[in-house]
Amino acid sequence: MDIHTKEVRLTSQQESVPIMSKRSDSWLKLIHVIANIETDLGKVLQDKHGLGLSDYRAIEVLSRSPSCELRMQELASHLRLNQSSVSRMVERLERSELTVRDLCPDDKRGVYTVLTDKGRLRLESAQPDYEAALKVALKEHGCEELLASRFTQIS
Amino acid sequence: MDIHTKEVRLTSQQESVPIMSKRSDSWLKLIHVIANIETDLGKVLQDKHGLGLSDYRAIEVLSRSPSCELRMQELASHLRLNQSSVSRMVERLERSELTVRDLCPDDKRGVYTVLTDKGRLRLESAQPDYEAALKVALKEHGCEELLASRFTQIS
DNA sequence: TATAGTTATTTGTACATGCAAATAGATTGA
DNA sequence: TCAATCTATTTGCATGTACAAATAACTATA
Repeated sequence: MDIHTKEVRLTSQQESVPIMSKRSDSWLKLIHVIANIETDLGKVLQDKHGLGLSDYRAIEVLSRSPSCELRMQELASHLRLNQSSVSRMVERLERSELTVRDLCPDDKRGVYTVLTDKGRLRLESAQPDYEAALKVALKEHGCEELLASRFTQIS
Repeated sequence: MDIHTKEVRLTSQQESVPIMSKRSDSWLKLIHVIANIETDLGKVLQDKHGLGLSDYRAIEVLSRSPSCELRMQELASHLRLNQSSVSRMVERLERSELTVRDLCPDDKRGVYTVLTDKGRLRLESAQPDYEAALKVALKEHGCEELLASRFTQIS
């Protein structure tokens, strides 16, 4: 029998016939611990480095890209964000002088977002704290095994 | 040696000294697949039932509560939402007539959010679709093993 | 090469959420 | 009992994001 499809029925209550699969229940718990961890990470970045979580991840991705630059669309897919969200995020990054926009020579529609020196320095300062906070948060929320399964991934 | 602390160094690139732990990398992938699944669930609920994800989860939690009611604070902690967010969410639910507010007799500050018949019907109609969509999405994104580890949880 | 269709980015708008302050009611201690 | 403190909820405000439309530029085809 597939335990995953078994339903929870709380017979001890009179009212309501609450039916919720174990799957939904586990899912809800999962997204809550994940949200808690993301909140922890966000706080660390904001408090210690004045960076939002997406902003941090953007400059992190840029730093690992050839020439430290990426087109808006590429950035969007790396961060799993809407194009318009990225457009506004890059606006923020540019205001903070962590990146600059550069026109794409062979496609005049295209825009490169390029990491600046200031951006690189900010990343280098934030990264250790981010990594440490992630490690701690995963442990505190008992989530180490979550990543374990994904370490075995091919890609 | 602890594989989790090993770092990825892309020596094939000239510029940038990209350092990112496997942990961070896995974490980013994890939150992306989870966001994808949440988006899938949200679309199903919105398209088929005119419900937001949080709204759905609110009435689901209410339906499993004694007398189908919960105080704002309790609802907030069940949904892992800010009190003010819940206040505004309940406002939405009430506009849709899925819940009603009821004053708490023994604490005049307190407010109960109570599921209405309409709310219960909406939930009963949405729940199968939600459960099915979750099952499909988990499979499509190759995430079944994610919940597997959490099924063994005590609480 | 001109036109139609496609792609990249930005902009207008809406919305869910969080933080902090305001408000109202409960609780505690002198 | 009254004053100070604490708790529950709501409200003002800011922000990050998504969707859809607008704009600009590229591509393909007739």
